[in-house]
Amino acid sequence: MQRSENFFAHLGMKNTQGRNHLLDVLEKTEIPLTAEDIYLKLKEKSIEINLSTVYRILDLFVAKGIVSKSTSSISNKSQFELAKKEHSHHLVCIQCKKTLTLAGCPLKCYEKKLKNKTQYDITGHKLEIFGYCPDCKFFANKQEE
Amino acid sequence: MQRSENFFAHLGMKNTQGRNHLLDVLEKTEIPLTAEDIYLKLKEKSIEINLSTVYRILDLFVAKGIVSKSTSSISNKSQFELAKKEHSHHLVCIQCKKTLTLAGCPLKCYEKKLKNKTQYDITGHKLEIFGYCPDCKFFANKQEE
DNA sequence: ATTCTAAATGCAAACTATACGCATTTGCAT
DNA sequence: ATGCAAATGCGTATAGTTTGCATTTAGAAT
Repeated sequence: MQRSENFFAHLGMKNTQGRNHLLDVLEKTEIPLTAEDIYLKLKEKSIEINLSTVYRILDLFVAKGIVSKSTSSISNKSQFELAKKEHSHHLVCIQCKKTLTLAGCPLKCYEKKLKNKTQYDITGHKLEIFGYCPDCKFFANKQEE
Repeated sequence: MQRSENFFAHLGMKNTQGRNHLLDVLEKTEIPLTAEDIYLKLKEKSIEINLSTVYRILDLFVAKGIVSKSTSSISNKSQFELAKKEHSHHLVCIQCKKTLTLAGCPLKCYEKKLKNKTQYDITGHKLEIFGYCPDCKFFANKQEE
């Protein structure tokens, strides 16, 4: 995948192979990925890149605002995804980890109200929703008995 | 602080000193605490307990549903708080880390809608809101220039 | 009250995700 | 083409958390 030649230059970053590869992976995924996810996806494509470098590139992308970082409460690992204008949230099955990306954000109005009430300058939020997916929920109910 | 004598027995757990101390701390706090927070609070009161034990007790409390665990995106540490019927969320200043507990949960209705739409059996969610508190926001704006 | 046993704890060490120091390589301006 | 700052690889350090094992403790049985 080839992005505009000066994409990185505009942000004051060198246009390196590693950064291009990472961005490719992040552009193709619908769900947030951990550093290791990305590392392994690249390895599958026979793209060798050091895990340290993956972390460093991700940190840089976050600093430049290209990527947003969050922490999954389930796995306790950091997750990364492209920072889109219209951010989204995820519904995660606590059994099989299947993840659904939800359309829209239920907190838009709430944040405005909160801003007025608290005088905080609200810059963002993190929301994760948990549950059992249709495939797992029948089995999960059985186990509780 | 003395809770009902058979509080732990009812849940099939031994009534140990450590568990009582941990529960005391969790009952007194308004904000979620990390394992180390709890360990240090106890140390201040000259209550010596091993950090491993703190972790083990917290894991047990979570398994028994007494306590809920979450992961702060800011600090990358696990946080624990009593699992109350009426859960709450927190507004955290990304500069000074001052934390406000918010009344009510803005997701009640949303979760019902989601349940119908996705067929997931929704069991919970995690929400953190970030921003600059009144004290930090003036300074934060200055820095961006 | 004393004894006994499974469960809880302390301690040290392992483990996992992530960060870092330093030598080497690469991108890019000259 | 050349040189230099920035990026990367590699090994190692660190922080948070977990685990194995010996010792202690809670509470049941006597």
